Amino acid sequence: MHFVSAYILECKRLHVIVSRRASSEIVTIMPPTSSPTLNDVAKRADVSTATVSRCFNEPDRVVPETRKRVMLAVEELAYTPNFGGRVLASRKTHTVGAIIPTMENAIFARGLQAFEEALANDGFTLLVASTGYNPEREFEQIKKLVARGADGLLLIGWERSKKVFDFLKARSVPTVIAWSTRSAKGWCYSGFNNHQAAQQMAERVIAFGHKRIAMIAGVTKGNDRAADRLSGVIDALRQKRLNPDRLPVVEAQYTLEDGSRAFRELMSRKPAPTAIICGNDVLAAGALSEARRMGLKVPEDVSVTGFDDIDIATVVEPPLTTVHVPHRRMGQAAASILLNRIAGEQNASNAEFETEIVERGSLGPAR
Amino acid sequence: MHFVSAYILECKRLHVIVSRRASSEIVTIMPPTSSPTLNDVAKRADVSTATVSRCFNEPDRVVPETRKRVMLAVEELAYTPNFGGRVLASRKTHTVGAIIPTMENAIFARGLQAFEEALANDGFTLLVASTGYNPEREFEQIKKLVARGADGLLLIGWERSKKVFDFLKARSVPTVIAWSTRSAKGWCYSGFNNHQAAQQMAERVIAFGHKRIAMIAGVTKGNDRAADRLSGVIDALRQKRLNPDRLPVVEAQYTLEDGSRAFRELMSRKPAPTAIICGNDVLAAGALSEARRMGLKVPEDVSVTGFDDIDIATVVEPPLTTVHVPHRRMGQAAASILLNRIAGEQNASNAEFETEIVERGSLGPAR
DNA sequence: TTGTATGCGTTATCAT
DNA sequence: ATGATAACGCATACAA
Repeated sequence: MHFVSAYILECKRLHVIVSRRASSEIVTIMPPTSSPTLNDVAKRADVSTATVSRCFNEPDRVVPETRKRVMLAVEELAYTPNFGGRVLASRKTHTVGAIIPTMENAIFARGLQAFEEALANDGFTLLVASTGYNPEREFEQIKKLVARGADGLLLIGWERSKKVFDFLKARSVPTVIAWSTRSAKGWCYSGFNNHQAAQQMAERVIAFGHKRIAMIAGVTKGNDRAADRLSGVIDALRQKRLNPDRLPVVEAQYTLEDGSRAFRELMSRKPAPTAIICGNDVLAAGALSEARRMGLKVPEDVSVTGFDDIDIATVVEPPLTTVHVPHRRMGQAAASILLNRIAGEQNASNAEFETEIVERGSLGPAR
Repeated sequence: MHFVSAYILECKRLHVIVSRRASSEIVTIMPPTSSPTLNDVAKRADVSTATVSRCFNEPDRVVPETRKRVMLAVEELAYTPNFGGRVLASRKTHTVGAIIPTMENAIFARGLQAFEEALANDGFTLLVASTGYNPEREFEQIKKLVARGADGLLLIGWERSKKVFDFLKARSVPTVIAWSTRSAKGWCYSGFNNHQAAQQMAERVIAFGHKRIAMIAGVTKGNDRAADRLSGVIDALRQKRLNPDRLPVVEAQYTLEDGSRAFRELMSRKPAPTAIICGNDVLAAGALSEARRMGLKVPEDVSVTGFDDIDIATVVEPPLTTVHVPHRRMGQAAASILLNRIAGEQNASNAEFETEIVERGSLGPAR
């Protein structure tokens, strides 16, 4: 992305201000406060720690008058229960963790939002960590969240080192796998069939009369969703008697920039493809903007399709023909499955959602 | 959890497949494992708990041979140090929390990513929580993260209830405020001047000859960034001798949809504005796509400007003329400021970044 | 180099 | 209805 860095350099040179004020001016007059504890509250309210604890956990079991006194002390001291102590004593965190490949694009945002809302409904907190599509880093984040006492985990996709699954199993961490229906015995999922969805999209493209088709896929290594979408396209070609060996494929990372680059590369081939199937909407959007830069009309000169149906799909020009994924329902289902698991449910219950193609205009007939 | 079952029922109706396999088929043969503890590892490796602990915290102080034995036991038991216990004993979490309004759009993504990377460099973990732009919910999330032992916090923007600041101060939680330079004594920030940036953008619009200008602002209540951007525009008008009272303003939430709706509303006025300044790129993108639907050319029929310079700005048609914000550097600076604070630095050090206007074509001369 | 013992803040059990 | 007290898992000062 030399465009970006060149730009940033320019900014830097031009005008950053870093100010530093004298400490005397700003320091809050206050001893290096350590957090107030149950004990502090108890003393101040003139009750036992047990009573204070009850005020938080079983408020009904303490008379209103005492409770009021306690809550006042809580306010005054800005007391917050120490999570560590709490977990240590109760063995429950009411927290689940989600580990996603990236927050840099919106692919996971909507599903995660729904996931969080559903969790919040049941009094659970969601903690999110990201991996940058790095498997090692995923394992680290998993360990971190588990160590932090996550009652359960949401992971994206199925493909990861056996080590990770072994760890999860050994620790019996309730886990739900999202964005994919590939799984194995004992692992729950809430997802959709990436292979099938991509296959359907490819069939649609073929139905439009395209023969010279290319694909901008996500990086397939270690990413079953990307791999399935690719293999789905290949299977469609095969079934329609097109030679899949002649499908040009460029694997691209997850930015618009990557999509643009891949598009340029594919279009430089002779003969150029008449349709480009993209592994996700971000790549497709990048492709579209590159098409514009190259002076190519979509879909007149070349068709482009997306996958995911995130916001960006509706706002590009032309709007993307893409695979709609019911992100919110998938996230909600993931939450209910996970919460059931956490509550001790032993049956593996899964949710598989149908996807469907949304035609918006970026796919047209072959010339 | 009737909520869950109701949901699954609804899914079913709609074409979701929910499978439930017999438990015998899937249950991992395993006692209801409770997590292994230091003690378990110690016994298995035939050392004391202190030694095991040291293997994690001061590996040099234990001979390689013992360490190897210990680590083996750790592997075999899939042991992970219990975070709660650890924090309780050491009073340090090496965790910071970030609380952002929403994950649903990319406005905060890039800055946060940089923030996380910088933290990771110093061995810190980032936990992210979101509020849905709800101030009450922000306070809850703050308390949650603090209770969880966050060593520090990143918050977006300045405007929030005094209660929250009091809490933060009472608990001396190191905090950095991002995306804004409005602050007060003792509070650090890493941000930019929203007012000034918006003012500059408005001046640019005026310089293009526009007189009938309108604005799609973010919701200003409780959101200083949105409010500052609005007041910046107003001040520009005033300075250029245009009557700010005749600036039509629609406040919109944060989705593309909201931007579209607001655009339609503004354009239905007689006479219609010739330029619409948007409070952020998402709203601007929504406006652009609505313009297309209404058959309006941008910038020939109406100019549209954005703010933030997130990815979407480059991919819409026409690409957005917008305010570039150095998100990554802002995130990095936020991290170093916060880490300094956590390390005990008492000086309030701030970072203020300049923004600049990127011309991409959505702003043109007035007709 | 390693082990022993104590305390961190909370919950939960048992008394009162 | 409330209080006293024993865990919970770990780090650490101190002892060996």
